[in-house]
Amino acid sequence: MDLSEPTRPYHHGDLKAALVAEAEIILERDGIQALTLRAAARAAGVSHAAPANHFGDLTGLLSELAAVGFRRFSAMLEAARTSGEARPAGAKGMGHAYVRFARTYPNLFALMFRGERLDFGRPALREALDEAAAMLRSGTAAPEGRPVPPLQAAAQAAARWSLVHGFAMLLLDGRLAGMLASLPAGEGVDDLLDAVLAVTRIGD
Amino acid sequence: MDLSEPTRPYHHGDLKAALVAEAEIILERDGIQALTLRAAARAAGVSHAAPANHFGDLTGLLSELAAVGFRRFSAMLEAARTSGEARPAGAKGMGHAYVRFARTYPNLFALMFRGERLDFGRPALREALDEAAAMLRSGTAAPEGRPVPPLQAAAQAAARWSLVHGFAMLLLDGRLAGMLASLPAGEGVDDLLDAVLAVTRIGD
DNA sequence: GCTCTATATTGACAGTGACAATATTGACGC
DNA sequence: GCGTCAATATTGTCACTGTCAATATAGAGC
Repeated sequence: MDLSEPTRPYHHGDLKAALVAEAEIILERDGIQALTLRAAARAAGVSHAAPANHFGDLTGLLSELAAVGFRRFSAMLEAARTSGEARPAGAKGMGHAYVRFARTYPNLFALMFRGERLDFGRPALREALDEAAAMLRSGTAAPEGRPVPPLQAAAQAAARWSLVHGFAMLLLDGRLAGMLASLPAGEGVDDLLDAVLAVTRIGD
Repeated sequence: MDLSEPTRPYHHGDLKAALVAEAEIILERDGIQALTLRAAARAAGVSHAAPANHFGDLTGLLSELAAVGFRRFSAMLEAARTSGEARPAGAKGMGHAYVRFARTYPNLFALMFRGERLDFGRPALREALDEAAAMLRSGTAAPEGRPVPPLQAAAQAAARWSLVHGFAMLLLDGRLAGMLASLPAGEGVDDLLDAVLAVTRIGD
């Protein structure tokens, strides 16, 4: 009789996807410093060197994970842009979606915008990034009819992106905690963001 | 005769400052991942465990280095706020100083705003941070006379900080490269930032 | 069924943070 | 001058990591 564990097959079957999935769990639960090739391998139940076959090195794994993040990011922005039911549509709705993504997946968001650990040469990441960039552009498109000088158009787009991105980054890093505490009772992050978008005329 | 190197004293004398100085060199030259306790010790010519006496762990060293960064940051912002010679003073000048600091010390700036690696319980870091926060507040103070609702005041401050911080972050990560390339010949980062501050009425 | 190749394992190596044990030195009281 | 103590630095060690080489296994196509 065989008392040993039911032997898992030598080949996993879909190890790449499994590793990326485990990597995201580790990332959000334990932080970026705990996301190692060996930790992902352990979580997936394979040997420590198995991930190298699919990602090469740690940068490869992080890049694939970032690609997953950018695809999800695009989907959330797209949903915000088209359906303006609960939230206002357009640039304002996308701003809220941007910050909501960052708050929902804080560590993933940080990884996505930490270029030093990513390899943009990877096709999966490049494609996901291009898709997200197109999505962002669609939210900052210049209104038709009136031609706008290139500098003004670029400034409008850069301002919207910078404002929302900076808000998300400062919020995640706890830098806005004091400001939020000084708000009237009942007012929270969403209200502050609303007001921020209003004073900078981002919704126009 | 003694052919050996002139023996360095057993005690360094000012190892803490030397380690922080070497750490900054390593950080800006080789990146954050190359900044290790042992690398700093090697650069300072001491044993691998010597830094522990002054910083405890790696987080301690990074926090002290971040504190140095915040003090320098405050000084640059202060200079921009008071002397509006080459650059406009006030919020607009401070915005430019903010981005200039980030471009001058990109890796240090990234470290300063990566809270996960820092220990804000360290007095040096906390004090430097408080000083920088006060400096930033001075640039976003509400105009006197007319009382402003708390949400609007907070939004004004958060908007200015978010805008400039996001611009710096996206710029350092190369995310604005495409936008900058699309600018008319002769226009650069400073011009784009000027236009960004203008369209959001930050200079008001 | 045979071969080729993708996939996974084992084993090794250098580098790292952290800790314990030890050595050296300077400060301070006498 | 001298003795004691605390601060500072060294050596040695451990577990963990990324990466590589060598090897084992199994699936795909013929």
